[in-house]
Amino acid sequence: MKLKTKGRYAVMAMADLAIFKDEGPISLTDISLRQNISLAYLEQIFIKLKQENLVKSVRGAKGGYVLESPPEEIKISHIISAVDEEIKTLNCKKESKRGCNNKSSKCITHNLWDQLDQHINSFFEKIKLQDLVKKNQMIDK
Amino acid sequence: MKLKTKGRYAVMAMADLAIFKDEGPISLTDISLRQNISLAYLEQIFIKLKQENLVKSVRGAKGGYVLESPPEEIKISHIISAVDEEIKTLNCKKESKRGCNNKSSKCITHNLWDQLDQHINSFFEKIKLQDLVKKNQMIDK
DNA sequence: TTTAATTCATACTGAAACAGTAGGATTTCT
DNA sequence: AGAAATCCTACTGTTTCAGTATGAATTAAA
Ligand code: FES
Ligand code: FES
Repeated sequence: MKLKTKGRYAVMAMADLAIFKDEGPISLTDISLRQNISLAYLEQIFIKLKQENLVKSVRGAKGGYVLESPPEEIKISHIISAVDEEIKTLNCKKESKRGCNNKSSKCITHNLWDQLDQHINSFFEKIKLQDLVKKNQMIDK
Repeated sequence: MKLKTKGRYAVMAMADLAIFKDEGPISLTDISLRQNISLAYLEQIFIKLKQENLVKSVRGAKGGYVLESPPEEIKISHIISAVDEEIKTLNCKKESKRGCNNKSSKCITHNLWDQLDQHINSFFEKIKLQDLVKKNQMIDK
């Protein structure tokens, strides 16, 4: 069970944006350098963040990205789901032959994974971007 | 973020073992048929479960596996960690150039993933094999 | 004593997913 | 005009996953 880089980077980048939110649009080049993430990869991530209205873009020179909402209103769950697809602990949905759906009823462990899913999502749900920034405000920069 | 089949199958198989625990050693063939999991794959999984003293094996014909402890004493966390390696949400340990370890200090999101890790583990920690069996005792067989 | 059923052990493999790269087009500030 | 940025999409090497495959060792039963 592991986290993918897209989710990890997205949260990092959003946190970076939150820290520098008073300095106008932040370019991905800046974020790339500060957080040590590939620029081209960040571009892909930000397209998704933009689609979810988490950030606003400013094109052209001196452009960049700005948070759409204040950091205290942005849930981590929103960021993760925007780029990292989803938490997949259940197996039964996709007609897999193995393990599940063998008897057209739910497998022994279905409820367990379902609860796990909720447990993880509730974690991301209750943490806001602001919660990350506070702790790192004085460390970074 | 997704669960791997090894962890999923291991919990399934252990639950199966718990359900039929009064019928002597249960063969992997039985589990394979009941839970619809590849036999050869189950064999690999059970070697690990055995190493962790979660099950005991009986070799030869009429052999099979038996739980080492009563279902109410077996934590899901133990099963998962026995086969599924670990929950990997942190990235900083392994000298990766990208994202973490850029400043020889922890990245902005380190604490978040660390907490997530604990959150997930505590979930597996508090659920016992018996909790799964109860709910499915009458459904299966 | 032979056969069948089982665990044990290890090596191999096809397919998919991941984590990026690459290359260019478009927009806008200076 | 030129530089700095976002935008867009296709491609790709590597690793991981999920299983196969093969054979040996052990033991109950016929
Ligand atoms: S996880 Fe839903 S049926 Fe197995
Ligand atoms: S997760 Fe530990 S430094 Fe980034």
